[in-house]
Amino acid sequence: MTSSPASDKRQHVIETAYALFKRAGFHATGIDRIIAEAEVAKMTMYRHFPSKDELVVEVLDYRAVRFDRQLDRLAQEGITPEQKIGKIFSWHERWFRSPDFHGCLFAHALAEFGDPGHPVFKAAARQKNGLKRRMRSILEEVMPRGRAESVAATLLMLIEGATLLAQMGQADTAIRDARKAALGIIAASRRPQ
Amino acid sequence: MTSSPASDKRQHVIETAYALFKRAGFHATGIDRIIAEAEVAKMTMYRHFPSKDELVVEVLDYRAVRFDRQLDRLAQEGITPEQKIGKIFSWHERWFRSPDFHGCLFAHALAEFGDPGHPVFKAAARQKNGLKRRMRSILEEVMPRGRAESVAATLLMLIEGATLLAQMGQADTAIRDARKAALGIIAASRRPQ
DNA sequence: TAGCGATGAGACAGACCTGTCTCATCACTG
DNA sequence: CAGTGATGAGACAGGTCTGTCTCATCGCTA
Repeated sequence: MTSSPASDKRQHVIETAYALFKRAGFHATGIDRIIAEAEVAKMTMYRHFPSKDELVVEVLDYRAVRFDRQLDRLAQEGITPEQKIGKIFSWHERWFRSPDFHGCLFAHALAEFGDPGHPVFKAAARQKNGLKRRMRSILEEVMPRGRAESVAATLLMLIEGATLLAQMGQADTAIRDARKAALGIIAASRRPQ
Repeated sequence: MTSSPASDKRQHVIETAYALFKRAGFHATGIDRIIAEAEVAKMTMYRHFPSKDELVVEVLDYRAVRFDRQLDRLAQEGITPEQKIGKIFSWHERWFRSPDFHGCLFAHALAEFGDPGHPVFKAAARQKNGLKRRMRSILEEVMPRGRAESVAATLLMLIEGATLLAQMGQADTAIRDARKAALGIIAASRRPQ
């Protein structure tokens, strides 16, 4: 075995599909387009993924893993919860400024696959809840669990709203206002020490 | 002329398309489905709307007008800015609880038509900016313009985030936390009186 | 009554969609 | 060398998509 060529193709399809889904959306991106861009035979794709929906799920999971890994690295840089949350907001700020920012793929998946029972919907919801859980565990260092859950939900709303405003061309003001609000909320909920 | 039957058909198509777009999304809803549900001939539809994209724009504009009218009525009930903003959050709370809540159609439009130059994208962005402008003018009563713009953007982010969380089945906690955060932010920015 | 505009019904074109199938090719391995 | 598994290339089926077209019908009005 050389370097597991099967997985190479598979991963290449996932990454190509990701780029296309991000730019044009899920329903507007056809299988033919994906395999043409990936330079892969149609049967190669269907041998790795049973259906387009399953491919979408795998793309989302792949991105969710990458996202988590980046935030894991970031979390080690901050000391206080304020710093750690600040790093998360800074990460989003850089993301908003990246040249081919097209909004949040997971939010778009929720929009296009509105059925809560659909695997794609579930995959997208998993990522959002994962981010909330991450922030909650950061906040639990300085406030009780229930309060941390509530603040984490608020921070998630600010981030999601900022992402939407960024997609509408208001990235700079959005992330600045969101960060300011976030730090204010954390300060107001911080356990006195 | 009786009651302008032409406009009746036109409006009926818009409302039928709205219900379908809301449930299944824009790209996933075909013209054939719309005319079948509206019990209208295909040519009747195409005589009123030059293309599906134009129909989508008209549906969004129609909903934006309705939304504005409801908030106009609500604005008269509140006295203080806190009350007026509170009414807007309560309106969203009721919306989240409505039986066929499927998330924000405008946000979904931004997701499905990601090109900022597309007429549908612009129509959706208009509605979001309109809500922000409405909240800003409410806030300008008690804080300077620049500050009001910033706070309004933050409130919009909270509302958008709450709508996304509501779509993920967390409507109750989302709107409660968002309202609490909103009132806190307004209090912190209020011009001393 | 005659005419006119709006509509209904549906065929049609041309493109695109997902998913299946066959067959040739190529690389690697026993 | 022979075999095996992954892949490439593309035809194909069956359906759906948008948008155009024709023709019959119906209601109102001059």
